[in-house]
Amino acid sequence: MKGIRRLAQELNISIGTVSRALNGRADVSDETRRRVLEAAAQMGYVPNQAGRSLRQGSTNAVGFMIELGADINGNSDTFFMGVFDGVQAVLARHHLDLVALPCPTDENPSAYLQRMIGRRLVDGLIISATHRKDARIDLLTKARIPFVALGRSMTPGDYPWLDLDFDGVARRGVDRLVSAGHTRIAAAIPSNDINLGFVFLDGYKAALKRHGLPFDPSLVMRVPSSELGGYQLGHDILAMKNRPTAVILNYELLALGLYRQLAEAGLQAGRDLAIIGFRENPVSRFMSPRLTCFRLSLRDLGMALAESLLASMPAYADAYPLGTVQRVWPMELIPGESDGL
Amino acid sequence: MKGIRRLAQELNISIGTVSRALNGRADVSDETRRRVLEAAAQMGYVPNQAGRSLRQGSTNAVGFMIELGADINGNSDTFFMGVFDGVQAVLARHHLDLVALPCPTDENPSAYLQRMIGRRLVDGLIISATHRKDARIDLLTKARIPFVALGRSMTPGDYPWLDLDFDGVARRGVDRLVSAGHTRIAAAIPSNDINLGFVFLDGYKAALKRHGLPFDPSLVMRVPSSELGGYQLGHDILAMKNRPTAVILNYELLALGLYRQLAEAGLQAGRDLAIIGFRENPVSRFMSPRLTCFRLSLRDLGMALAESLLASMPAYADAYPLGTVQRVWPMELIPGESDGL
DNA sequence: AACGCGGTCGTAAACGTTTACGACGCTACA
DNA sequence: TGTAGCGTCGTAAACGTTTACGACCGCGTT
Repeated sequence: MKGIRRLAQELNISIGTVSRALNGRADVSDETRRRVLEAAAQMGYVPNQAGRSLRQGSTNAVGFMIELGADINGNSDTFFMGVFDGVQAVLARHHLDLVALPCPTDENPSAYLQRMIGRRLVDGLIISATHRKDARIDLLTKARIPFVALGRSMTPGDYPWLDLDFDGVARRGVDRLVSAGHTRIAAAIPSNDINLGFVFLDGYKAALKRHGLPFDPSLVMRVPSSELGGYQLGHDILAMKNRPTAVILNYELLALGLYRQLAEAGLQAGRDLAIIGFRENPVSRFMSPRLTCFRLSLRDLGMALAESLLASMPAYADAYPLGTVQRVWPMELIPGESDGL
Repeated sequence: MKGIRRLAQELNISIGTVSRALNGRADVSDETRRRVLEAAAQMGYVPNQAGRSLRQGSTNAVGFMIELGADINGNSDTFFMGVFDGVQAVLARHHLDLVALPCPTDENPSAYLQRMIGRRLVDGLIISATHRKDARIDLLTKARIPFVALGRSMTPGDYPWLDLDFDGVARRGVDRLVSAGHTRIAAAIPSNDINLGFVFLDGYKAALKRHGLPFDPSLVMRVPSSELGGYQLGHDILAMKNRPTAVILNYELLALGLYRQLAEAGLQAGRDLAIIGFRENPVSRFMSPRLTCFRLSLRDLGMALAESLLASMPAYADAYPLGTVQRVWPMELIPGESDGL
């Protein structure tokens, strides 16, 4: 005898009553519920997830799909650890668990997602690293799986998303540099079709226009989102005949490679090239000179993601009357020395 | 009509035959199998995981438990992304999926693990950040869940584990520094009870003894495993009246904070303090001066982890006749400039 | 002709839950 | 006293698979 049956036998009551007691239903006496909970704790009973999933068609878990391979991410990985923590803080309120689903580098993200959907491993999904056109969004809407995207996209439809304020970051970066007298400001853009690059570029262009500065395509530097990409960025900048005097970045670890490239050339951030980095992180905090960059609370972002997801899950939506959230997440500028201000 | 039943109805055969055809059993004609597979692909049929789990008591998935909170990890997070990729490469051979299980910072790891075990979400587990005495090991052995630990531990029993060569890293670090004439060599040790610290310390002590150098407890610096810990380490070293001339690290991001502390004091790694870092990673590769540290292939490590796990899972053990693996993973020294050699 | 056997397939039970439904006892009220 | 209503509980079906078991057919052998 196993599972709930054993528990019921031990207490001399029916399995139905045990189940109701455990699930907090009303039609069970306080005394019985007390006995059941006590016995369950004492015997270390945990409901078999396969059984409940099969019966009620839900898994009590949500997934967070991440893509392996840093140059695809657009985010370093300390990033996800922080976000996970926030997501779980919200999920815990509903006894939901979080499973991270790492898509292998050699597998197509859509195919991977489809497999996971088929497995019915989770009731809802958070997807990240949204591409300009992202087939996963169509997949999820078609399969009617609740989801929220971390990163907006050009794929049409009114699905929920949260995105970092790439537009605002570019705008404020340009503002700050222009106010310091810079007129030739370069922008680093990811070399793949991740959507954030387009948003960032648009913000950059708009800011230039507002300041009456010309847009020079040669100042848009396409590099992979990685430390190596930053190194390459430095190389490219130094090789230009008409060098920019400043650069704004859109991936948090670019600054690291850029710093090294400058160091090898005997140059220094802030003095020889003004740099405005992207996200403040443990690494950036210990770079020298200190990087000017933008701060956000990963935990809060994670919580917001979870809340948006729950808002689109029928079983939890009433607790989160948010509608389908489409929100730009603000970031706070943290002045450093790398921009020479 | 849903699932396998719909498929069976469509083909005018019984659900039993459909199941057997899909699972590659022998007692089904080639013709029937062809028709089933074709129809399944055409109708986009994917078996319901809850159903199979319930029936056959297994989930066709393995878990990788990670702990959020960088100062607990003992590993930065680029670390796990790389390892995941290797793990999945092996798992894919058996149609097994990998789910990452992030333990929230505010939850006890053992309690979290117990919940996950109870959920029967996975058939096997990889646990990381093994502590000196790790209750999870007892939990898993008692529950008879196949697992492998990334990191050895002092918990008795002959469970499988893989561990980085902290002993060898300490030993070779000391060797190298002694050969350069250093006699006062400090060692950074994590401030929590993660087991790798003890292994590292033992290797450090043994190496000193072999070189006839005295062991000075004041040279054992306890700092959190984080960039900030490295910063604090630098502070502590600079504040000593009888400073060490060299230091060996045991966490990959310590060097970053240490570099910054030195820079603020107008000092430089390699010239004013010899530093031997731990794991080569994208960040270390772009530090200046270049960090002397140790290289390992995360992918290979992940593959070895997966193979050890499969070797301890009855259903797959015959394909991996390894016994219970207990293995130290070698690391290759990559010379840089930070040790002044 | 009787029999055995291998190949192929259908039947039905089982996995561990949840939950609709009905039964039962009790109180309160007409 | 009859009955309505409520609180509590047991019964059994259902979720979608897998698989043991047996049935059936066709063939070859004795």
